[in-house]
Amino acid sequence: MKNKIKIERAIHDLTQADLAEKIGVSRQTINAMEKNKYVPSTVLALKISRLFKKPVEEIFFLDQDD
Amino acid sequence: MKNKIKIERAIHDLTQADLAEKIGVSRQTINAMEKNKYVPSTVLALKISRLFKKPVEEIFFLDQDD
DNA sequence: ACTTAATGTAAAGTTTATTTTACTTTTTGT
DNA sequence: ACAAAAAGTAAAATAAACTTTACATTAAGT
Repeated sequence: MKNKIKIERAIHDLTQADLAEKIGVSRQTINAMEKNKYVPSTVLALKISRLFKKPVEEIFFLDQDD
Repeated sequence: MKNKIKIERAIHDLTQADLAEKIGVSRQTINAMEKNKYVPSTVLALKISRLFKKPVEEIFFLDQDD
């Protein structure tokens, strides 16, 4: 899976730490998500897409491995 | 988090086992998801919503605990 | 160039998702 | 009523998410 969190963060001018705090996870979790180190839970995907006011599918994408 | 997997399954006339096979998880995982025993990964949410041709947000919902 | 903020990374630990096996209960069809 | 299919459940095991701490690297501002 891939995602556009970094881009959305730039659009909204948020640091990783800002975003982490807003959705209630650690900064490293945001960093690891952006770097595709692991797949976030659906709760996180919903929170992030709600914050960025975009559908989940516009931020998170399945790829070949999935 | 809550979800409408059971309803979507009924609409598409799929058993838990059918759905499990289609998205590549065990039947118990589907059952547990329907029973809100745990939160699925975003990959599963995307696969399920793709299969049911509906946005993730129409199948999975944040609630108070989230 | 210097300082600070932001990002990247990593290891160890905890929690939670998911699997496997297996059994019970409920639903459905005849 | 009976048989078969589907759903519910549970325990043990494994994999993966997420946290915490801590440090290194990069970017940005003065």
